[in-house]
Amino acid sequence: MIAKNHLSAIYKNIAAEITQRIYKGVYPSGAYLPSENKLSQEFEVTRSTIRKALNVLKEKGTIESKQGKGYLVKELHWEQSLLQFYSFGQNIAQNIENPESKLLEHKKIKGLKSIDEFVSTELWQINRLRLMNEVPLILETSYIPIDYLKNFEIPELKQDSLYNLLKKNDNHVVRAKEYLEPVLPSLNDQELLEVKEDSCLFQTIRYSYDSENKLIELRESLIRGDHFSFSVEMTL
Amino acid sequence: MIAKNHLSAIYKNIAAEITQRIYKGVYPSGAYLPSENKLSQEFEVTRSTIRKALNVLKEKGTIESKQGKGYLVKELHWEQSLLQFYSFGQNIAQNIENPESKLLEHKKIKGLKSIDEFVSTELWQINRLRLMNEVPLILETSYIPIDYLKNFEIPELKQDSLYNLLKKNDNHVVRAKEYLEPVLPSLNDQELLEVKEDSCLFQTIRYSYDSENKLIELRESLIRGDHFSFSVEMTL
DNA sequence: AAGTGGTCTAGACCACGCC
DNA sequence: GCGTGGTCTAGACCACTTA
Repeated sequence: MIAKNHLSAIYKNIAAEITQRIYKGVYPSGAYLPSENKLSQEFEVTRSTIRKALNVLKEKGTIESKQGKGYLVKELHWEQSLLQFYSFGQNIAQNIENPESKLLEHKKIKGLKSIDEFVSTELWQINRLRLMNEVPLILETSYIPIDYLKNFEIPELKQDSLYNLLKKNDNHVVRAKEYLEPVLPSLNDQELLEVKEDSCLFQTIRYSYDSENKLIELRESLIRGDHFSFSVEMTL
Repeated sequence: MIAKNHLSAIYKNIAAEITQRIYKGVYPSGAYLPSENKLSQEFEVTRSTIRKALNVLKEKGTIESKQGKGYLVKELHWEQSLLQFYSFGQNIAQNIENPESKLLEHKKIKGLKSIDEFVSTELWQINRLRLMNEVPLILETSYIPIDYLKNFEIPELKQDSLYNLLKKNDNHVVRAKEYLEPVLPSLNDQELLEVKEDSCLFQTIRYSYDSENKLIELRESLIRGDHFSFSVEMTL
C-alpha cells in the first residue's frame, strides 16, 4: 500500500514501487505494464497521478510508452543509455553491423589492489574482444566477484551478455558510472586491436552497482579512437 | 496566437512560442517568466497545459522552476550541459578554481577547407589557452565568420565569453554538437600544455548553430587527459 | 496575506493498435 | 468496437516565498 505522505509526493512513491516490481521481476523486461486504468484502480489514485509516476520511469528510460498498446519495460535500458553517446565515425550514423564477441580468457583472481571494494574479493577476470565487420574495436576486461556469478558456464558468455548472466544469478545492475580517458596502447593491446603504438585509444572504466549499492562489476574497456567517437548534443 | 492544431499538441506549440520569446529576448535570461496563471490567461488554456509546456523547457534545461518564486530563464544552460560531463580527476568533484584565459593569437583567415560550411567564408581564428591554478589545461581554437562578429575588440575577449560576444552581435547559439577523440599532442601543443609527447589528450570539436541552423562557431579544444576525465552516470 | 509553483481529482475527447 | 496511451479542462488544496 502506498502511504499518503506529504513529505514526498504520492506519484514518487508509486514510481518507486513500480521500479521495485521491475527489479524483482514482477514486471519482467520485454513485457507490458498493467494499463494506466488498472494501475489507478490498484493504487486508488486518478489516472493523471499514475501518468505522472510512469513519466518518471519513462524519463529515466526504464519503460517506453506506445500509444494504443501500453508501457513496455525496456531491457538493458541503462546500458543503451551509456552507449548512446558513442557513435561510429564523425557525421555518419552507421548501424552496428555483424557484431561479434570473442572470449579471450577467463580466470579466477584473488583481488584487485587498486579497487577498494575488490581488494580481498575473489573475482572472475573475463577478457573479451569485440569486433564489428571483423574489425577489432573494443578490448574488454570485466571483474566480477565469484559470489555474484556462481553458475558460470563458458558457452553462455558467447551468446548471452554479462548482464543477463548476472541477472540469472539474481544480481540486477541498477546504477553505473563510466569514466573516459585517452590512453596509448600497450604492446598486447596493439596486437589484439591491430593498431600502431602511436594511435590513441579511449579507455573507459565502468562501475556497476546493484540496488544495495554493492559493486558487482568493474569493466575496463579499450576502444579504438579511430573508429569510435564520443558525441554529445545539446539543444536549447 | 496559438493555433489549435491536432497534428501537434497545443502544449508543444506553446513551448515553441515561449522558446522563441527566450531566443528573441522577450524573456531575457536571468529573469522570471510570467506566472503560470498569467500564461494560461494569455494562451487561453488551463494551468495544467501551461505546466506541460513549461515542463518541456524545464527538461531541456532552458528554464528552472522555483516554488514560490517562478520560472527562471537560465543562462548558458546548454554550454553548462555540455560541461557537466567533464570532471576533474576521477572520484573527486573539485570545483573550478582560479580559472584564467590567455589570448594567444587572433587573425583573419580566408576559409577552412575541411569544413563545408566554412570553405569560402572569411573567418576569425582565435587561439586561447585555459588555465586552472596556473596549470595549462585546455588549448582552444575558435573559428567564427567575421560577419557574425563585426564589433570585435581584443580586450573584450579577456573578460567576456565568446558566446556573450556573439550574443551582443545578435547571434544566439541554440544548438551545439560536440565530438570527442583521443589524440597525441603536436610539438606546439606539448609546449603550450606542458605535456610530454606520449601523454594523450582529448580533442573535442564543437559545432554551434543558431536558430536558423547556420554554423556560427567551430571550436576545437585540446584537453589534457591527465587532469580532465569524461564521465557519464546512469540510474535505473 | 497574496502570489507562486507542486500535487491531485474527476471527467472528457482524441489517436492509435488490435481483433 | 474496444482498450490503450495522449491531451485538455475546471477546480481544489498544499508548500514555499515575499511583502
